[in-house]
Amino acid sequence: MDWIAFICFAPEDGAGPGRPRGFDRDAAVAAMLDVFRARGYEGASLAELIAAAGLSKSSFYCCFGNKRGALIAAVEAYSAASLDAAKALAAAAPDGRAGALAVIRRMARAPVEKGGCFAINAASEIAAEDPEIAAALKAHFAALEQVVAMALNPADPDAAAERASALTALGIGALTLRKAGAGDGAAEAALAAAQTLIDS
Amino acid sequence: MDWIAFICFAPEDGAGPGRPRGFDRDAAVAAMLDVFRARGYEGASLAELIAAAGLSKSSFYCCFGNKRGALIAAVEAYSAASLDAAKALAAAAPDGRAGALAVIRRMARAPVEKGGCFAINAASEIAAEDPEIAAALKAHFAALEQVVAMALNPADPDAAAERASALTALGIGALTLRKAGAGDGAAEAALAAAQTLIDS
DNA sequence: GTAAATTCGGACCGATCGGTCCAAAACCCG
DNA sequence: CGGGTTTTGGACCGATCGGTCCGAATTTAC
Repeated sequence: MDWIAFICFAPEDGAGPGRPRGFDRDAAVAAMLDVFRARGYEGASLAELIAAAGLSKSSFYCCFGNKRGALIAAVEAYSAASLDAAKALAAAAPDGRAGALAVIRRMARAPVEKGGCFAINAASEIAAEDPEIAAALKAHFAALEQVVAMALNPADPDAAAERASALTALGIGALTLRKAGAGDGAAEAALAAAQTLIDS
Repeated sequence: MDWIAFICFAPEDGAGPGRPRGFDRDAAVAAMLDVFRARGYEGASLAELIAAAGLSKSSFYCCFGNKRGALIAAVEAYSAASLDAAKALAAAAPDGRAGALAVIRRMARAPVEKGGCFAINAASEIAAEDPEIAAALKAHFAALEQVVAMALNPADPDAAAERASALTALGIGALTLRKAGAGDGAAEAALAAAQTLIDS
């Protein structure tokens, strides 16, 4: 099957002959990300995805190859946006400890009705069955821990790596408890514990 | 549709007229639980479920009504078994603090290749969209926190409720990080933090 | 204007989805 | 044995699944 090559073109966003695409790829990814986040990978149907993104089936397959391709694009977009937000949050805090707590708090308080944290959902649903997704998620959480560690100890972030891992785990757990329907008390208790760990 | 009532009978496991069922309901639920845990709710197909449970389609629908009914049975079975195991673990520990840590450690070290913790997976995938499942999971995690709190402070478990919530969140987060492919270091760091919180 | 290049809309595909239904099988009781 | 009662196997169902394909539309280059 070598003479049947890829037909669709998309890489260069600049000019060239041919009809220009009628949608913004980033916006489409963002819309599909919302669907994946709220309904899960298996739970999100092609029909939902392309309806939310506002593109036709042809454009979808031309741009992402298949459903999994769209998921990978969504994971990458989410990871980048989420890390940027975390860095901004840490930078805006009065000091490093407050910054670390703010990052964890934001994670723990992610809106449940929108699906919570997409990275957590993806890890829970598909990381065990898809090495490529798992690799992206592993990198995401490692980078997130790095942001926290850098906030805790800018001079020597490695020294704060363990605390950063624990804080990340606390944030993940707090959000999951909220998704499970536990009252906000459990999540707040986790955040209080995070403060304790930060001060230790 | 009132004259079309439920046809199948199943409640009484004792005797009575009619052909006896050729399978053990608890074993079937356990088998389907493994499928749900490893593949998720949407990802598990009827064919997989009944193949794993070794029952026919008729028996499945007779016994559980529909796919969601099987999921609910699986959640209940998992919750009961998991809580029993946690209580046994806490009781077998030399002291309460060690017992609490053992419970959290067991959660954090759940086998990823088998799907990790089914309660976490279910919370992540469907709790937000299914109030009945959410209620069961809420009760499950509340009971789990209760076990931990009781281990930490048998005389006044309510006084340890916040620490118990935080420890539970730590265990959930540690397992999720493992599912995301993070090295065991992150999970172990979370467990070390759990020890810190227990001693605080 | 025309040819080449690319995207878009939507019909179409086989497979699989969860679910229904019924006749045969297997049991209990008399 | 025979009538009543239940379960079981499997054929069958419409809907939906993810995915393919092609002609029309829209653009650039000449």
